[in-house]
Amino acid sequence: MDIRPTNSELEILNVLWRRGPSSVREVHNILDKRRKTGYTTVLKLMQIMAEKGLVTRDEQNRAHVYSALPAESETQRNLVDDLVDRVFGGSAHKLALHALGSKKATPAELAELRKLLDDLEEQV
Amino acid sequence: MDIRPTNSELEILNVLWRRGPSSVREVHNILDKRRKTGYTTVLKLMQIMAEKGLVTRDEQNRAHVYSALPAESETQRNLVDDLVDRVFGGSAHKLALHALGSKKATPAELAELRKLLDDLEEQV
DNA sequence: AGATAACTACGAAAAGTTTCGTATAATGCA
DNA sequence: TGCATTATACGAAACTTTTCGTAGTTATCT
Repeated sequence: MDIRPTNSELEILNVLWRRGPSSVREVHNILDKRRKTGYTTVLKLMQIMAEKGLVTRDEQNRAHVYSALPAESETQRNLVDDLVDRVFGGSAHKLALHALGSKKATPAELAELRKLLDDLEEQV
Repeated sequence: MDIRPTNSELEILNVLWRRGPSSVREVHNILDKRRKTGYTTVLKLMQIMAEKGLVTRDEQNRAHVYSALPAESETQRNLVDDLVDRVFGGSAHKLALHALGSKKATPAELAELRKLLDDLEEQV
């Protein structure tokens, strides 16, 4: 499946990824903190996402519960690939350099990265 | 400045970054190879970009010459930040992990990353 | 029960992006 | 000179994305 959510859809997916299955109200509460937004705006978006198959919806109770499809990593990969192609001329490691340079990582995160580097170098 | 070009604008900026100052005709020739597109479509986009301040325009000669205004690296940073926020919940190192995992890097690139890691760890 | 609050459904406006046709002016060349 | 080519300007259509109001339904509370 080719999953390329819009920006607004991504914001919602992000909440679902982090919180797990959630109602519109719960998602709205979170998004509204960052940026004032109408309840029915979020509702409508989530309805559209359900139509598109970006989320599933449990209609058991009155307040429906939405879940992100189990494709988080795939979606992320698509978006990373897009960015690499469009902005970094296909060079993934340039993106990695940028990502590290822009925000400071914790020692634990650096260690994790170092481990990945070790693995990658061994493979060769 | 807050620079968040649309996809079409990015394609044009990419050409300008690579070629340097160019006429609409030159940009169109390149874009048209990858994906058939009308000349006036590209013209209009570049006119809009000039209005927005994404490019400057030299009107000396009949065929105006456009130059990318935002630095490539600055734009890259903005877009990376966006992606980190919207898709990786603010965790830059997750993006880095993804970028490395998805496409294979050369040993030289891995070495470069390792060097950056060293620097970052020293700073702490 | 009756009022209030919370929910979904849905149409449609508003805003943003992309595409292109037409008008018009400047240039090149037979 | 006159015709074909190559430019820009610009309006507007075609799409996509985002926002929100309104209507109607279900639950909750006094």
